Amino acid sequence: MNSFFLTTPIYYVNARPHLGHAYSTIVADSVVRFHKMLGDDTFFLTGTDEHGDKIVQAAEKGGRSPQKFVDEISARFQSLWAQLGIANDRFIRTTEPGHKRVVQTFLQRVHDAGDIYFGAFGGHYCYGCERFYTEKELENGLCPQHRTRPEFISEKNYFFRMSKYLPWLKSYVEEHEDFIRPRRYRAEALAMLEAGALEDLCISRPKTRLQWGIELPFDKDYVCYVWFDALINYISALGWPDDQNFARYWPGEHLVAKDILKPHAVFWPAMLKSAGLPVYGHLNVHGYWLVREAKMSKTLGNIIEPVEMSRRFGLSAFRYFLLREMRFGEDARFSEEALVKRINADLSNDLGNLFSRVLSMTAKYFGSRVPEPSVFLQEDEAIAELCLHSLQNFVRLFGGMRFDAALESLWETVRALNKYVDRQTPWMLYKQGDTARLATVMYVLLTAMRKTALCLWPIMPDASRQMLEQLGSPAVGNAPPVTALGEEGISFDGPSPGTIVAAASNLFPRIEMKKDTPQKT
RNA sequence: CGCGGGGUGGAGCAGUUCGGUAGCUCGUCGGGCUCAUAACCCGAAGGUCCCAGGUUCAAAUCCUGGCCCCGCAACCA
Repeated sequence: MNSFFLTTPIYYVNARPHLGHAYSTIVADSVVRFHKMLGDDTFFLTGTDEHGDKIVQAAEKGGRSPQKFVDEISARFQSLWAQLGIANDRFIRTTEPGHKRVVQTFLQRVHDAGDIYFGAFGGHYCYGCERFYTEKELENGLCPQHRTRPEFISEKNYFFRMSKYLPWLKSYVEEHEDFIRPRRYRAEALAMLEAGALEDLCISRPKTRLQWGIELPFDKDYVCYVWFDALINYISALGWPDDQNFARYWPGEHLVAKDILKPHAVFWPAMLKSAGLPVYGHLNVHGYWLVREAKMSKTLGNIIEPVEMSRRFGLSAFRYFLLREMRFGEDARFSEEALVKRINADLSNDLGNLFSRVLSMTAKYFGSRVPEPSVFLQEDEAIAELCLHSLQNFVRLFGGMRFDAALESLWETVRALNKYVDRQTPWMLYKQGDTARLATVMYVLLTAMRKTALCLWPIMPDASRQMLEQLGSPAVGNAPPVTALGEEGISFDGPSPGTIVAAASNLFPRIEMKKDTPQKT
């Protein structure tokens, strides 16, 4: 049995969750579910990143203690995932005592390896922003935010000897084609390493400036830099170094958005190497959802609330849209109009209507029992072959993070089934009393529909379960409906004749678009 | 010359690795069917594949130059 460990980023809790967080987590959930259907031993991790300057600031703004503040926001994330059908195995918070201990163990190990040194660091510090700026970032020597002159502060800090591992990392990335994927981000990462301009990483903050962090094990006057702390969650959640889960699931894969490529593609592998641990298997990087041609931002007022979307349009439909519409890795545009279009075209018209028409015919012609098929004609063989072929493609593409193409492949079958119905004209066969032929046609349809419903479970667990139930093979609880999806693409085996199926179906009701206000004449 | 990505019928995209009839979804128009969620099926119109050169029997695809758009630029998750 293969093990499969996947993580989302741990989300920084300085603000409420939005569509971007939802996308990352829904993709991860779907991928893990997919691996469950392949029979893998899976572990799915998500959580929240709760240390650092910004948290303290945000907490103060809300008139709360940092701890109270992070408790609130973290809880908000956890409740969001429950509402979006996310089945994570573990939710980690970087403020957990267990995580803190692991970070300290890790730091000590890197320190013992001689990869941490104490050095001076100077920079332009803006008190308004509470951060350092580099020469380049300043505009005419002024803070770009506050238009004030920053103060040059020099302080002593601890540095991680990251530069030592960069040549190794560069050749590792070069030798492992899909270590970072899709390709464009691999190129981006190589460019970062190419430059040779990456310096050692400052991993400490003096407590005089910041207390909200994990204390360095070798100097209690400093806390750990948030990224160094945060990245370690991926192994602290597995109980490294002692817990058997680490041996069982590491190395795993990470899923992140393109904005945090550098920490994951550069810092983290270097950290792992320094600590003497194997690097992760893959870094999967996705793009942004743009809303009205722009990045989501509070100032633009174009934040999309995932819960509202799933409540209005249905969780399954919402999840389907996110995976189908975005080409993994690229940016995509989000709009309600596009969402409604997808729901109506793909889910209502193609898939939902297929279920509706086939089940109602099965009710009318065979009393809602799966009929015993007769001889397959050439057109039946053709559709069976197409179905198996598209299922195989689905598995291949989905496994390679090509969700849009995987679903498109599946829809080739869905559309072909609608054509098949029109071409075979079951209603004519019924009138002509050709029961044997009619039975075969309906059997072919029900079989192909079941295969399709199975494939959809990772993306739309609820809808998939509903479809399977209507087809007379209800799934048990939250378990995947099959655990050997690959084998489903080998033979065109259907439900046993006699199985009772639903008499009607209305899986995805059409959504009527609001018409523009009609012009009064 | 900081780095990376992109510019394909009205809209959104695939195709570019390894040149060879320009494909898909939506939209529009015409037709068909009646099992179905005003759905489904068939057909049609619509493209200088950013521009200019070059290589080639042949270029959306390779090469050179240019224009435009987007993201990232080093203690910002």
